[in-house]
Amino acid sequence: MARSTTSTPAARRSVAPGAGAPERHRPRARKGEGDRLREEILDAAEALLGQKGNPEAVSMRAIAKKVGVSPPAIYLHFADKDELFFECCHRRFVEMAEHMEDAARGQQSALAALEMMGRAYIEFGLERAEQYEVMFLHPIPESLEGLPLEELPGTQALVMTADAVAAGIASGELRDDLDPRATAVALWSACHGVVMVLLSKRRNPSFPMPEEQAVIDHTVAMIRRGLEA
Amino acid sequence: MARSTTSTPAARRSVAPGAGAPERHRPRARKGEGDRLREEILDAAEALLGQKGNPEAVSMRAIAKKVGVSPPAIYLHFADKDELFFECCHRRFVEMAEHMEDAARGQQSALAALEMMGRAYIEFGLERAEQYEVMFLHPIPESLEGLPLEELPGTQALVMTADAVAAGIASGELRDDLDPRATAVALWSACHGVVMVLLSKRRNPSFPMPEEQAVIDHTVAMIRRGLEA
DNA sequence: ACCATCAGTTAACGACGTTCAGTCAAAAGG
DNA sequence: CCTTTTGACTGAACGTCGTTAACTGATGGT
Repeated sequence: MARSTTSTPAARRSVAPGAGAPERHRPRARKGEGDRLREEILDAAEALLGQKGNPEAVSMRAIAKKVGVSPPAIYLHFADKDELFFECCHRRFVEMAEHMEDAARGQQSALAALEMMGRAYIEFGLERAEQYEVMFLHPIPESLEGLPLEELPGTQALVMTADAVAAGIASGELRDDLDPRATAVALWSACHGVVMVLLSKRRNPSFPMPEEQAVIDHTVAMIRRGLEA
Repeated sequence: MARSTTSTPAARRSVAPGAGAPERHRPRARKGEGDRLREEILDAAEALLGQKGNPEAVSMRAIAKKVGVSPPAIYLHFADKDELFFECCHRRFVEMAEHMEDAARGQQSALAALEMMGRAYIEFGLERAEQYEVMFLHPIPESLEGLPLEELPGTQALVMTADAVAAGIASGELRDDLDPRATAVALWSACHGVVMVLLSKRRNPSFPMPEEQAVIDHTVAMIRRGLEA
C-alpha cells in the first residue's frame, strides 16, 4: 500500500522521539552525484553522535531520518554501522597528527617538543571525545580489514613520538638507555590514560578528582623528569 | 557495535540458536531461597562475558537460557542489564584493591611499594580484561546511583596510591613539590593507559607494537625516575 | 481447607541492524 | 521522439534485542 501513490499531501509526521530535524523529502541525487548522499550521511551521523555521546545511542534509522532518506539507503554507501561510524570519526580525527606537529614545531629542545606533542594529544582527545573513543575503544571494523594502518592518526602519532625520542637520545638530551619504540608506546599510553580518566570523570561526575589541568600538568611534569638525562 | 553486538551472521554460527548448555529443567527454588537464582544469573553472565568479550554481545536471553530460566525472571533480581553486568564485574573486581595491597606489603621503600602497586594494577587489569572495561568504560548504572563510591575498587586504589605518595613525600623519598592527590590520579591514569593500550593491541593485533612486558617496564621505570627526589 | 505470597512463566511491545525485491526518474541509444 | 538501461533509492519484512504486563502454580502459614 504505497502511500506515495495516493494524492494525500505528504503526511507530516510529528517529530518522533530520538531524531531531530526530519528534513523531509530530500531531492533524489542526479545520476552522477550518488556520493553526495554519502557526505550527508556522515554529517548527520557526526551531529547525532555529538548529541548522544556514543554510537550505540545513535540508530541507523535516526541517521536516515535526519538526512531525509530511508534506512536501507545508507547501505548503498557503507557496509554496516561500524564502518559508517569509523569513517565518520576518522574524518575528524585525521587532523590530530598535524595538530601535534603544529604544537611541536618551533620547539628548540626534543623534550619541549615531546611535551607539546603530549599536551596537544590530550587536548585533542578531550575536545573530540566521541571520535576519540570510537577510534581507540572499538576494534577496527572487519569490512575495512585491508586498510593501511600507517594512515591511521594513532599510528602517525606513535611514529612521530618515536622519532622525537630517538632525536632526543641522539642529541644527548634524553637518557641513552631508552628504547625509542617502547618509550613512545609508554608515552602514548600515559597520554591515553589521562584522556580516558578525564573522560570517565566527565561521564561520571560524582567521582572525586582534582581539576583536569592539575592532572595533566602533574603527568607531564612527572614524565618529563622521567625522560631527561 | 563493538564486536558482535548485532545479529550479524558470523556471531550466531557457533552454537545452534543462542547460547550453550541450555540446562534443561532448573528446579524452582524453595520459598526462602529466591536469592539462589541471583547468584546463578551472575555466574552465567560472567561465563558468557568471558566467551564473548563484551556485554553488548551477551543477550539477556542467552543468560536466561544458560541458567535454564525465562528471560523475565532476571528482572526479579536486577533492575536492568547495566546493573546486572556492573554487579557481575564488580564481584570479581573487588579483589583488586587487596591484590594491590598484597603487592605493596613488605616493600621497604615508598617508591618500591608504589611500583609494586602499579604493576599489580596493570597485571590485574590485563587478567580481568572484560571486568576492567565494564568497570571503567561504562558509566555507573542509574539504578545504582545511591551506591557508596568509596567502596568501588577504583576509589580504593586511588586512595591507597595517594596515601603511599604522601608517605613517600613525608619520608623525603619523593619530591616535595608533588600534590599527593593529583599525583595519585596521574599515576592511576598512567597505569590505566597501559592497560587500555595493551588491551586495544590484543583486540586489534595487526597494530605494530613492542612486547607487553617491555611497555610495562618502560612505563614503570619512567615514572619511578619522575617521582624520586 | 483455605489463601496469601513467592518464584517464576507466556505473550507481547517497540526499537534495532540489516536484506530483498521492487520503483522511478535521468541518461544513453536508436 | 520513443525505448532501454541503469543508478539511486524505497517499502516491507526478518530476526534479535531489552523490557513490561498479565498470569500461574507450587509453598507454607493458619
